[in-house]
Amino acid sequence: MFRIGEFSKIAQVSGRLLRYYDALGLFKPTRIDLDTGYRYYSAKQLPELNRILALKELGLTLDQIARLIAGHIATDEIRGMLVMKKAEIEQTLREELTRIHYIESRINQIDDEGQLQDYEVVLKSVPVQRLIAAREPSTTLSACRTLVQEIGRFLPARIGGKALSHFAMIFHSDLWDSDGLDVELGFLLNSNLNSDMDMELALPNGKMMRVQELPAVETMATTMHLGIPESGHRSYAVLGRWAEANGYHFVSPSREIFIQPPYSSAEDEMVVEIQLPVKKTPEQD
Amino acid sequence: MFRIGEFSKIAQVSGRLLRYYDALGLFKPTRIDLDTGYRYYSAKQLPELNRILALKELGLTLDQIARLIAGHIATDEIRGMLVMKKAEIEQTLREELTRIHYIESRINQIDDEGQLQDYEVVLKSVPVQRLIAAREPSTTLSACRTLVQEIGRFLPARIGGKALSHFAMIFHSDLWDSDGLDVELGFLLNSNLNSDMDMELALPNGKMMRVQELPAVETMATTMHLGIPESGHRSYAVLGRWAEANGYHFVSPSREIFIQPPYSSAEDEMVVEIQLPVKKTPEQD
DNA sequence: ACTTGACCTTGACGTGACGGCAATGTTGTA
DNA sequence: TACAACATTGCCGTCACGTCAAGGTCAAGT
Repeated sequence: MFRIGEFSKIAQVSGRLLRYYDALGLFKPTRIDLDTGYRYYSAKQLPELNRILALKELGLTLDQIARLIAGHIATDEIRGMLVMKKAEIEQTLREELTRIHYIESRINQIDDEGQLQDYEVVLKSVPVQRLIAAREPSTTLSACRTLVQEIGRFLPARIGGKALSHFAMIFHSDLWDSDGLDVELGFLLNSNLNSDMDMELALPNGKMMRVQELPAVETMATTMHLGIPESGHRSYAVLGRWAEANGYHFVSPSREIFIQPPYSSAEDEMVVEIQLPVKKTPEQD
Repeated sequence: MFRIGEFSKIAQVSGRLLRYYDALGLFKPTRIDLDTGYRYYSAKQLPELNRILALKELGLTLDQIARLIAGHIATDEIRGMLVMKKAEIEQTLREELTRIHYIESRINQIDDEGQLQDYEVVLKSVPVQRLIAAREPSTTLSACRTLVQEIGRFLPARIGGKALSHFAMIFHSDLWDSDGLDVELGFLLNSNLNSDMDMELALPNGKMMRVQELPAVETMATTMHLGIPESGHRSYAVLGRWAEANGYHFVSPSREIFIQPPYSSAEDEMVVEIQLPVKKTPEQD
């Protein structure tokens, strides 16, 4: 019989841990002196403790171990737990690998340029969304800007602000042709309204707006652009550098979500989220 | 200006997180209504929040981020932090790889044999230790057992129990020759005594015990053996199966540490830790 | 018998980054 | 004016312990 101190030295664990496991009912001393409360452990308990520590090492929680020890779990369930644990660890392993890549590119950036930047690029995934928009298969940027004003002022008055979320632009043209843009202009719809699936609506200038579904995108590289629209190219440049450094390439139509649109306040107060769908470039280390 | 709910939706974080960051002073709303306490956020703050989230993604703590944002940290320090983080992640990555191997072998064991076992094998590293022992270059197991009794009873009486730790056997013979064993028998010494470096001491039967240093071992596969010495081979078998399953092989002299020695209680109450130094077998997946 | 120092006890608080809940106050619309 | 939807602060819980703090116990030496 050892007192807790000596036993903890033999087992190479802390006394606190032994008391904690006792309190949890996970591993109890063979005898407790009723007068003093001293815990007395027997050397025969060492394998039991080691089993617990080994299971902990496997990544099981103390709660799982307790139920396992108590024998309330079939071997099939144990195997299930281990398989799950394995999948879990493999997942975090992949995540950590990308974290390392991420960190490496940051370190290189600091080395190259002496400071941090591009922190504004955020990867997100967006769900399916509904959109009411008019498509302009061949237009120019400046024409877009007047249309943004028109639609932005007309639609909320016409439909009521509650149904509408942010103003959005979808860029369908694959390459940038400054007077042959294929864009869609309109509003994202709040998802709580699931009626009027096929609504159409005419703008004052005669253009038709249709309700449609915007597909979900799994990985979207996004950045916030602040200020006048003319400086938008800088944000695109940031996204481009980021994609290059992190091994992504752009794939399908990009979007701009107007968090603070130019028709509701001054143009230099504008806030736009630029969203570029991306995919991992196949690695070639 | 958005209230916390809308802002949290735009930024895709919880309101709770925004309040938490406010409380930490990490990210504050642009305006707080003094009457109601309502927080008002501006869209212009989105890049700032994204920066914070990106840094969090890199694995920095909120505290580090706060100091980084406050600008109290030079770029060199940031690089240092990132390099450290990278090393840290690489470390846990390696650990998780071995965890996966470990789990895989467990899963295979369950498949093979329908139940869990070998949980009693524990990897540990042992430091340098001092030992007072007599070497028997050619002896048998039964001779050893009488010697254990002799030394175990004689030495504590002679030297005083305080200086002595556990009784130990060191097996120098590389292969198992049941009547040509090369073993060392004696006591581990408590490290608090650093005097008598070269003490020698004669046993009643004339054999000499010498104080010496037992080298440290980095990875030791250990298991607890309970009960009579005759069943010791089972514990060795357990260690062997474990080593095979986990890709280790045995290297230098093995040890047995008598936690509950046979001379202080009944032989079937004996508790011995068997320690086999191991190395990773070079992988060949 | 006393002291000393090492050991043990319970209990409470802290960790990191929030999630969840409760009690209460505010806003905007019908 | 009523009501739903929003907001606030504050507190507890997470997970596996580490770290005190205040006090009780034990063995050895004086």
